[in-house]
Amino acid sequence: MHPLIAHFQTYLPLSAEEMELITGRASQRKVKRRQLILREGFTCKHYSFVVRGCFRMYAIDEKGTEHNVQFAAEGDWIADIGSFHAGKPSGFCIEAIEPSDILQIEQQDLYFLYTNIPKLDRIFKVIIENKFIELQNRVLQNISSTAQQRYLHFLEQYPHLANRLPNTQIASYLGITPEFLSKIRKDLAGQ
Amino acid sequence: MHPLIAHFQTYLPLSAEEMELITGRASQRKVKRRQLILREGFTCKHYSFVVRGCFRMYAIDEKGTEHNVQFAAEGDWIADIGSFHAGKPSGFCIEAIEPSDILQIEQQDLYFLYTNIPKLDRIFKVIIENKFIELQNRVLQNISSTAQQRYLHFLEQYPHLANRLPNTQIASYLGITPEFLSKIRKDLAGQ
DNA sequence: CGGATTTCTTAAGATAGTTTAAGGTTATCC
DNA sequence: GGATAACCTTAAACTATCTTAAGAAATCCG
Repeated sequence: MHPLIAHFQTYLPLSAEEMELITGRASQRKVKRRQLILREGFTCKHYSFVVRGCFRMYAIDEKGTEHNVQFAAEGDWIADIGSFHAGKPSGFCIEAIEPSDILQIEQQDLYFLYTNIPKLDRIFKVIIENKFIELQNRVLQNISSTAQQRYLHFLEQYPHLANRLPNTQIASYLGITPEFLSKIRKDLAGQ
Repeated sequence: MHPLIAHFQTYLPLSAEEMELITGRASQRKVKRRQLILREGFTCKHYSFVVRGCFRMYAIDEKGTEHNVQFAAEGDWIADIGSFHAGKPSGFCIEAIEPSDILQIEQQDLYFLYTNIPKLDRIFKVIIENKFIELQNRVLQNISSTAQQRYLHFLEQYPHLANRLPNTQIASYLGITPEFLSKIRKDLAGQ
C-alpha cells in the first residue's frame, strides 16, 4: 500500500476516491546523505513525509554554529510550517542525515486536499497536536533540567534516533557542545 | 458579540446556526487571582479561552520549583492538550496570575463541535500550528542563546506580557533564577 | 581498499548561571 | 489602612557548561 495512505489510515479511514486524490498529489523523491531539501533564505514549498531515512531541521547562528530544532525519521513529517504557510523565506535548513526516500506535497496541492477532504484538516490537526505536546515537553526539559538529565531523557524517548545519530547531532539538539556531551557520556559510563 | 464567535471569525466566517452551536457549549467562568483551573494529577477537562486576565501553565520539579511552560492572556487558549485528549492525569497546573474571565468548553462538547462544524478542525489546526511555530522558536532560543538574549527576545516578542508579569514569572519561563534575571536587568540598565 | 573527512575524546582555563542569605520594596487582602 | 505575603535586589561562593586545542577513532566515498 502507498505509505501515505497507510499513514493517514492510522488516524481515520479513507474512501477509495480520497486515496486517489491524495496519492495523485504526492510526489516521490530520493535524497542523498547531506543533501538539503530546504535551504535557509528560501521559502519552504513542501510538506515532506519520510518513507525511509532521517532528516534534521536546523538554524545557523551568527557564529556559524548549527542548532537542531527537529529530527524526522520514518513516518514523520518535516517542513518549516511557518515559512510554508506565510510563503516567506525560511530561517532553517532541512538536511538528510542518511540516504532517504520522501513523499512531498506542494502547498497548493495540500490546500486542495484540505478543501476537498475535510478529514485531512482533522488528521493534520491531530498530527500537529502531538508534535506540539512533544515540543512542550522538550521546552520543559530545557528550562528545568541539566544537560545530563536531558541526554538521558532523549535516550529514553528516542532510542531509535539515539542509535542512528552521531552524538554531535544529538548535542546540537540538546543545546550543548559535543565536547560536553562527551564528558556527560564518560561520567555516565563511569558508574 | 460573543467573544468566542469574534475569535473564530478572525479565522473563518461562521453561519448563524454554527454560532449558536458554539455559544451553547461554552460556559463562562470568573477566576480569582492565584486560583487553579487545572491541578497536577487531575485530568484536564476543558479548553479554556481567556476573555480577560492572564494565566500560566507550569510543572513542579522534585525540588518543588515551578517551571512556566506557557502564558495565556486575552484571546489565547490554554489547556494541557496531552491530558485533555488522552484523558490522563496532567503533570501541569494552570493558575490565574490576575483576576480573570474565561470561556470553557468540555471535552465531549468540543468533540461534538468538531464533528458538527468541520470548519473548527481547520480553525484549531491553524491555531495550534501557530502555537507550534512559536514554541519551536522558543526551543531554538533555549538551545542557542544566552539568558540575556532570551530575556531581550521575550521583551520584544511579548511586550504586553512583559509589562503585566512579575519578573519572577518571566525568569521561570526563561529557565533561569529570579536572582540571575535581576543581574541581567542590572547589566542591561547600566549601559 | 585506502585516503579524506567527519566524529569522538580529553583536559585546562574561561564564562554563564545557581545557591544561599539577607535586606529593602511593593502589592495584596481583609 | 495596616499586616502579611510576594517580589526584587545584591553579592560571594559554587557548579555547570563552553572554549580552545589536539590527538585518536570511526566512517565515507571514490
